[in-house]
Amino acid sequence: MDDLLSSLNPAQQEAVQHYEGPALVVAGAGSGKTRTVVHRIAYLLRERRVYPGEVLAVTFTNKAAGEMKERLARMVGGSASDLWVSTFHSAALRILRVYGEYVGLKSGFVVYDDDDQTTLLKEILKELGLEAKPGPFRAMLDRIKNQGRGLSEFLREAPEFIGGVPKELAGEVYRKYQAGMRAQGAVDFNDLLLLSIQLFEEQPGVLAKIRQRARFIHVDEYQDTNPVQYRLTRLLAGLAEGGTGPNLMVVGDPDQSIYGFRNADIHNILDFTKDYPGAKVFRLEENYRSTESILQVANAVIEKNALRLEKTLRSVKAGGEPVRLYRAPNAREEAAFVAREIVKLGQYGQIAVLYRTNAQSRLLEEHLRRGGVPVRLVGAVGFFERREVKDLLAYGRVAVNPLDGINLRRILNTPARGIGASTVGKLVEQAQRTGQSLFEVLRQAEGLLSRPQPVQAFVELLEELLEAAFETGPAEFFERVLDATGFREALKQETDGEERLQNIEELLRAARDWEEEEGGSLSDFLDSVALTAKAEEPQKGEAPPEASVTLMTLHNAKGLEFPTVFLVGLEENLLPHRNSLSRLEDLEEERRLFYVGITRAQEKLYLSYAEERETYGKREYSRPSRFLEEVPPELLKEIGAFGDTAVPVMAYTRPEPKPKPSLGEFRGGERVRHPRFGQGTVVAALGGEVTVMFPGLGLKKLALKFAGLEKID
DNA sequence: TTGCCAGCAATTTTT
DNA sequence: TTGCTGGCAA
Repeated sequence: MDDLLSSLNPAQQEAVQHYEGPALVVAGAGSGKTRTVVHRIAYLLRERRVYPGEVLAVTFTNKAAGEMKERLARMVGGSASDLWVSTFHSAALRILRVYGEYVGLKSGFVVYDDDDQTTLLKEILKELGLEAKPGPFRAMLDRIKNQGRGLSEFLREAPEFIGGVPKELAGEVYRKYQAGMRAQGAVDFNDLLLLSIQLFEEQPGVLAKIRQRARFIHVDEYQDTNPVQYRLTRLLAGLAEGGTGPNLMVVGDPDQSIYGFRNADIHNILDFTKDYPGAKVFRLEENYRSTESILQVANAVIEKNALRLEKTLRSVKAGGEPVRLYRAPNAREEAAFVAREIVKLGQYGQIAVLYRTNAQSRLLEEHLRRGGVPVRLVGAVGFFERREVKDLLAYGRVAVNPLDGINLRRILNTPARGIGASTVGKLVEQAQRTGQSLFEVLRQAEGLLSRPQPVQAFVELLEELLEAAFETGPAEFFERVLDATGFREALKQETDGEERLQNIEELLRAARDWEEEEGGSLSDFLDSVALTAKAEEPQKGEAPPEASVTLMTLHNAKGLEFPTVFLVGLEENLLPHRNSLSRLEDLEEERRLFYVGITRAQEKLYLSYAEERETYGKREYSRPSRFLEEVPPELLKEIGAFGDTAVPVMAYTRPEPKPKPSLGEFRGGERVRHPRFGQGTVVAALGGEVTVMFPGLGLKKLALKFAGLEKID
């Protein structure tokens, strides 16, 4: 069974063999973090005779959870299905679906996403006669709930005005929000965690039961936990028993903590050894991802931070091409440069362009498309967030939980059925006055409206759907909604009707797929959608994603890697962002963001900045990012506008002839260098594969994508 | 009830 | 610059 260890480096091996008690794995970027956790779990099962039903692994994203499950299945086979691998939020939801009544939840409760949350907030602001925008109040909600403190505690330290409203009144908004959520049988993402904590604190019996399913706990990306997740983890881990502390292994990298603005607290990981005395610390510092040149830049940048645990990434891939720096006269030229360079490189699927703010994507996309480069924009509007998809889903939410007033309002006149704003107003007002649910009021429309027919017809429709919700799976249910409401026909009338229709069909397909793979009720489907919202983005485009250049924010890039990375807009006020300049903690988070961007690159890294950029239609002059000055100049190679030649930067306008052959053009007879095997001669190149003769090693078939081959003359 | 236009604000956003 | 909201006219 030592195949569990033989493929690992010494530090990884030690972490994998850790048995009982708390442990912190400080896992640098590209150091084989997931691999280590997966092997550790396998090791527990095989060598320590731990039951799969006693292992919990928590991640932040569904993607990470999915990946871990998959790798575990490959590693330990069938018993993987007994392991509990999930996100914080789905774990909490699963618990609350079973024990929710202990904390006052009704059985059909729904999970509200950001959008629903904002709608409810707006409604409350209106009800209180406030003109304010919901934004600041959303932030207030998040702060109160993410920190897991009460309202009064928050108010004590809050500024006098929130969103232009005295803080006492803002507090009233919060109270109304909470009451509104409960009355509608709704919870938000934060509630999932907060109510789980409440459940555990009030019901020791339940906690004890859950703990049996979680005797060995792993928390991934621990640097991104907020105070609520911290407390939940602590509760699950329990107190030290008889010498050995809790069997809690947290994994993360303080240098990649970039969600402070979401109330993630880097101190959770920094202080782990104080919180859990006797914790063992394992450091994974060997980086398998990036070349030495790239890591040198990364290390130089991050060591300027004070809030960190000492750590230096060592590269396994020695050498590598120098990191290139390009200075553009303006943002347009920067985008043009990126596009030109990418066209030269080819292999679009291996390239990512990363930026600080979404607004930067536009110019880049424009120039790339103009150059005939297919583009994949990550993190635009998520599929489940499209209006028409949300509309259809709202029918499901209401059918499962008729108390859900927000979603009921959403579908009341969607598609239009003659229930206009004034009618809706009357109905909602009546509901507020009498304290009845909106659904209840709809049923009594006759006495309230002069022309109740449309509402009555709608109520009838709803009642049918309520029944359908019990009888059918999600796919069939949505079909019925579409048929009964004339949804498709209504969409066809709209401007983007065709596209929206396609999205509807996509939802049906997703529902059918889900029934096949997971199976379950409409309610289960809605749960899974609520917790996945952003993840799935069916790509229907000209080119498949693997042939497209990826464009995304630095935040979205965390956890990913690409052979070639362009990091653009490295300017003061952009990275670091203007709003993060005043506090040192914020500035360090910006630096980490830069660091995360750098460490995404495997082989080639381009940095760029523009001396002039239009912001909101106004021209602004910018200075290069202070982070660039932190990089020793000898680690960077400044390049001119036409690419990779040592042209003085000032000469960016001078046409530069000599195009460099792009990666991927290998021919027989050519001399190449491989990061591990050294020098060799190309024997054959076919598709994405090259066969190379290495003296002393023989013939090697290499995937171009991963090999990191370099031509030498 | 719908549709259009002026006015305004504008990081990042795993769940 | 864009994209959304609220107010008002048809």
